[in-house]
Amino acid sequence: MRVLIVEDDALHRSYLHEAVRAALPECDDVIEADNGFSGEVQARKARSEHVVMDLQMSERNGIEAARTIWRERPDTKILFWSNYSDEAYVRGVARIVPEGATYGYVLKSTSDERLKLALRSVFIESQCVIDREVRGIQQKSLGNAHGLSDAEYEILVDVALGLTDKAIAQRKKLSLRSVQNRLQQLYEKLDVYHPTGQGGEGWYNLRTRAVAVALSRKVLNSNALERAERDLQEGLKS
Amino acid sequence: MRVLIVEDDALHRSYLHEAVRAALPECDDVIEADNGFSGEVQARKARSEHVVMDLQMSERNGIEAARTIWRERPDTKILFWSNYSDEAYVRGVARIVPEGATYGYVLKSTSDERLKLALRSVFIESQCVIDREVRGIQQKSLGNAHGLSDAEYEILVDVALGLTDKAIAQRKKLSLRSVQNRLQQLYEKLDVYHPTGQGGEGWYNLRTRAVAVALSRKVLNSNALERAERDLQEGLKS
DNA sequence: TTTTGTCTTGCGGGATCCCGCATATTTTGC
DNA sequence: GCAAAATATGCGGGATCCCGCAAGACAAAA
Repeated sequence: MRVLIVEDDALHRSYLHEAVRAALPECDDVIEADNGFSGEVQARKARSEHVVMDLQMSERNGIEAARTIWRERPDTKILFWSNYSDEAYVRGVARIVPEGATYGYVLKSTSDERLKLALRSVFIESQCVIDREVRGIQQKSLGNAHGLSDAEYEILVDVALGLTDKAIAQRKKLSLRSVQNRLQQLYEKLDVYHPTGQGGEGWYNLRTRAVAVALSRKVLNSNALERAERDLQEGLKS
Repeated sequence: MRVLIVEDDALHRSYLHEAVRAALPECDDVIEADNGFSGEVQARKARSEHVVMDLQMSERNGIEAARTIWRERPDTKILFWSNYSDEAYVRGVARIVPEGATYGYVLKSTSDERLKLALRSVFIESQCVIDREVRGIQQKSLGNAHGLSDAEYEILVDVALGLTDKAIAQRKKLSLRSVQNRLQQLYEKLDVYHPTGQGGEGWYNLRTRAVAVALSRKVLNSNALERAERDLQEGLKS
């Protein structure tokens, strides 16, 4: 049994290495990669079926790496290992998990025990393990109230990329007006309407304010934007 | 001699602790805080004159903490210790350093040696130490070309917060037209004008696109936005 | 079938944004 | 001290954005 660790922080990498050795005595080979790209290469070369993946790496982030790994071998078991539980990450991961794949999502702040448990559960038992806190985010984002629907989220991303209504309409194959409707929903859900009781109307440019709020609520993060940007440039070429 | 470590990642914290003990034998007391708030409290309580500070903590980020520490005791020596060298961080630090204060800025990826050297240089020799790479960013941002001037940067922040031209004009005590002029400069420097040779005009909403580009270039980051947002809310109350 | 609800699209208009052009005002270099 | 350059301001207009109103499409509930 072989395990691939993809993590750009040296300290965390060695800690993980340690944890893997301790939790999985049946594992006889641990390989490492310090960024998303080499992670993909290593996974391909070694045909790894077990991967521990950091999200948020500077070179190429974990979600993109995981996406290509899963595209090549959808039965790969991946344990995501992240600092934060931003809604953007949770959404990003959920979006790329293949049908029936087993994966886990644990935070770096969890105890040794939990990490080791997660390692065994995911890699040996083929069981999905999602950290309590992460689950919480998942619930909240889906759970109505202020949670964004997928449609709204997509619009949000396009807006955050800096596209005009017209451009979005074209990309999403909608009328201009529909796009604007979705924008209004978005504005309401994000509470963009003069939340600062103070002052008066017209203080905020709703469009940009929505992005700011989404960022501060961690519904979006720069990581997600990078991915979206790449997808956009990709799509423009065709 | 006492050293305060402010760092929210347990692994890095203990690594730092270790490094401090090794590099500074004359240091007889190391105290720790795992977020910006308790960092401020500890600093006040222990009257620390030597602080190692992580930027980018979830609770309250390092720049805010450093700002209040320096406000209370401007002669405190602070060594910043960060994962990345985003222009936003570099600018943020430069903005709050008091006249004649000694500080350092090293990346987490630097070697043991360099870290220890930096610790001694800053705390013992009272010498400023800025990582090579960080210097690079500093140069680039100041060195005209595509670098933003302070005025432009401020406008950028306000835009990113979601303010309207009118609101910005008021805050900055400028005419509406002047604000729009600065925006145009900003758009040019950020290359917002259909950088995607493809397609045609009118694909981008310049205002939002500028924010997206600034984020992807790390001229801005969510951390800087958080700070700005707080300042904004502060200013609105008065 | 009718009703109710959600979603899409069109029209219209007021506010805002982007920006060219022209005129002050300030800063800079010599 | 003066010319040159940068910056600030005003005016005007075309494009875009935000959104109320209303009509059609489609699906689930009654």
